[in-house]
Amino acid sequence: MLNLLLVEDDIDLATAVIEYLEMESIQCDSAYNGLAGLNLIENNDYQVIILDLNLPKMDGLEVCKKMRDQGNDTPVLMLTARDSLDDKVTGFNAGTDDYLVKPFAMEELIVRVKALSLRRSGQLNSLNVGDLYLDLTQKSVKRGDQSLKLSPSCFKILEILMRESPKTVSREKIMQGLWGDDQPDSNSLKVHIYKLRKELERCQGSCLLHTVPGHGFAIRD
Amino acid sequence: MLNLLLVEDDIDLATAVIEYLEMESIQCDSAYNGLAGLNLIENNDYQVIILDLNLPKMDGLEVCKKMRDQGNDTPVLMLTARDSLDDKVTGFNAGTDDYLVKPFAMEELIVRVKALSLRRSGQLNSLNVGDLYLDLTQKSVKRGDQSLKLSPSCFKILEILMRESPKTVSREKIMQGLWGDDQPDSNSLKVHIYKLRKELERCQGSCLLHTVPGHGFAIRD
DNA sequence: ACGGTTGTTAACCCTGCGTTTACCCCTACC
DNA sequence: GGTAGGGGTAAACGCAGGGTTAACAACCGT
Repeated sequence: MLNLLLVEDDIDLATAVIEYLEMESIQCDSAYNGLAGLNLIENNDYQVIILDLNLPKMDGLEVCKKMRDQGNDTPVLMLTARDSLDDKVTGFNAGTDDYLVKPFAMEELIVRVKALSLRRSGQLNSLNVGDLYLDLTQKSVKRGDQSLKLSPSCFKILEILMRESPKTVSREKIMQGLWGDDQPDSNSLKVHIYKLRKELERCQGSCLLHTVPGHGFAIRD
Repeated sequence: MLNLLLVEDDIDLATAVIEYLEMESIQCDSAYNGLAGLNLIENNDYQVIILDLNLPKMDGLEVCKKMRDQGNDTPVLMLTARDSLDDKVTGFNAGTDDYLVKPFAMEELIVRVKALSLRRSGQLNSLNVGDLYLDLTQKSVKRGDQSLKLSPSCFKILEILMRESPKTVSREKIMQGLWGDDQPDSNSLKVHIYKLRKELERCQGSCLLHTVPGHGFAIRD
């Protein structure tokens, strides 16, 4: 059912993981260095890929980046011995979907792997409304096949609106999602909405982003 | 006030739950297998549905999935004997909104049921009278399939009237709902009613908005 | 250090909403 | 027939809310 790839150079760890995954009846290929892993990735279709960060030949980030550059959007779970936030950021930048710090509990790994596979197969990581597509893993947005360039805040706002679509979302809710509890006090939201709308309208078509006076905003046809 | 459905094959548990819910003055239908449950779901409008995971005829996940496929988005609380995270993940994928692991405390159940019903009232809620539909989540109003453009106040008034329909609502009550305690002193309400009525009549048909001299207003055929 | 990007703020415009005022109509009651 | 009151209609007007723009600060990678 679930078909995944594990790229890990620590043989003991690798065999332990494979064993455990098999108990959960998860089919599992494996490689012991980055290059071999990338090779397998290019020639197979996995539902989830587990990458160690430090690998011989080519490290995990490199592998991830390369496969993303090739248009492969299979969810990647990164294993890392180092705990620093620096790494996490770098990881997410390279297109990683989740990470796990060694040492970890096998149960934890299983849960995350399943979550990732669901995210992919379900539509949790790609929202769409009309001809608008938002990919949460790639952090990219497309209108038809034209891709939009959005700032992080605009992206976040769009994500919130699309998650709730076609509901109208109140200003308060959007602000809560954007800034949490300490919110800027001026019309920052207005400006972001304006920019978002402008970018949405750039590739002409229905505007999609509606304002419902007195209530909030909504994304719908 | 709260109207829910319990689908549970363990008769002892079911009666206990029903009894407890009734103490909380929660109206409760029940079924003892999945198929019967689904039938009730299709023919009634519940605010919350409690599903056991393991049911004769059709299991809880199946029931949930089927109703979702039919476009029913009533909140579902899943009861499960198994505690594994595996089930939880699967459950959420099928469209479950919450789960509870047996055995559970009745208080816990009540709390969750109430939370779910609240969540919904902020969710699907769409009122309708005749060919008039008001969507509380979208903040939109339709007559047939023509959509109406209403100012926030008119919308609010319509909402109040539709909630009480077909009862006649007094001026005082409407004003209370609109402005709370500090109300404008002139015939502002008259004007709003006028505008609301005009917009309702714009797409011809029965006016729906009736004035009951000396008493107030009402929405009905 | 620099340029580009992003987020925040302030200032401005303008539409349209809400309120008010005025006036009309109809009915009931004197 | 006159009058008062409840309700409907129309227009006037102030103002809030939303849209738009530009300036500036913070941040990032180079």
